[in-house]
Amino acid sequence: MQGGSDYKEILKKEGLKSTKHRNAILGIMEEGDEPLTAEAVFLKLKDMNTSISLSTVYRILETLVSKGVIIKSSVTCENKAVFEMNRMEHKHHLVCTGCKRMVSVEGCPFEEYEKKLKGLRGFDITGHKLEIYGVCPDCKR
Amino acid sequence: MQGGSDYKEILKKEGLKSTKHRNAILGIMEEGDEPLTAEAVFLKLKDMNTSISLSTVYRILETLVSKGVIIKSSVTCENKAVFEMNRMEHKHHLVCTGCKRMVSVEGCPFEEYEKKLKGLRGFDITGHKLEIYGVCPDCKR
DNA sequence: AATTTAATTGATAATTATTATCAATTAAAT
DNA sequence: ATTTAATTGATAATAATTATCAATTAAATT
Ligand SMILES: [Mn+2]
Ligand SMILES: [Mn+2]
Ligand SMILES: [Zn+2]
Ligand SMILES: [Zn+2]
Repeated sequence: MQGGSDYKEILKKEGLKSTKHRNAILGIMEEGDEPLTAEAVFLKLKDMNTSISLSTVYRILETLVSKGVIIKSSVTCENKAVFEMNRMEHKHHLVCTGCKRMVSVEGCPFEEYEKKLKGLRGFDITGHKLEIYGVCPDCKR
Repeated sequence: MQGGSDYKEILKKEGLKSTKHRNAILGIMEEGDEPLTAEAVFLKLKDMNTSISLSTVYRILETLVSKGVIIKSSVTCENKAVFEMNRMEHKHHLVCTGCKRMVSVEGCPFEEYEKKLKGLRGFDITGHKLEIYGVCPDCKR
């Protein structure tokens, strides 16, 4: 983590103090392409010899979610939330039913349908989430 | 709950004993059109003056899920699972972001896309789940 | 109908992810 | 350097779900 506070601008823009931990977490989130659990982030920090409390990891992630910098999501049948950098692109998730690994996929087949849904059952539609399930190459042996 | 054991056949087919509680729970699931939490099922049983332990409700629901009689699902941002009768139809859920009420919608806009996904990133695609978010009529005030 | 046996149940403890609390620390403004 | 409010760590609390185990009961057998 040479550099130390590469995210000072982002944090300042959101009215958050620039701290070692926030910068480290943003670094981890930025480089990773797979969504991570809070615990996974915690363990990565440990590997980097960064001492931090798990509750602080949760707190920082939740703070960044509330600012829209990070996206929180969860998969059916899993009881932990995952976090990833908000790259401002509409995306969905492909989940391995074996190891629960989750990868992001671009694209959405849903645009026309969502228009058809306008007013479905009196709801105002505001968004959607698509999870695609499968078996990853590793789990196929 | 006149009748008492209307689901004896289903239960026998699955190798499960026909008990008052299992029949009562299947009755609740059959008549309801909205997915229910374990606790909601528990409370409905209380209303019917049926004494049961919450852990038994969880156990029975989970047993019926393992037999494919009931479907368990959960919504992102909610931390409780919901259960509904498996009516063997491909469906999705429409969730109110206000009150978290969940209604089922038929239809799927996803068929062509799923074919395109065959082999996506080396995964074997086995299924998908679509959640549609919106604001229900009640929550619109 | 009585007996046997394995499944089911209730009560409760344990688990797990997440959130709340609060005193101590620290970033940033002055 | 001082002040002040935000952040942090350690820990307790919460909430949904799961595990445990003795007591009960459905169904098979006699
Ligand atoms: Mn989409
Ligand atoms: Mn579908
Ligand atoms: Zn896998
Ligand atoms: Zn609503």
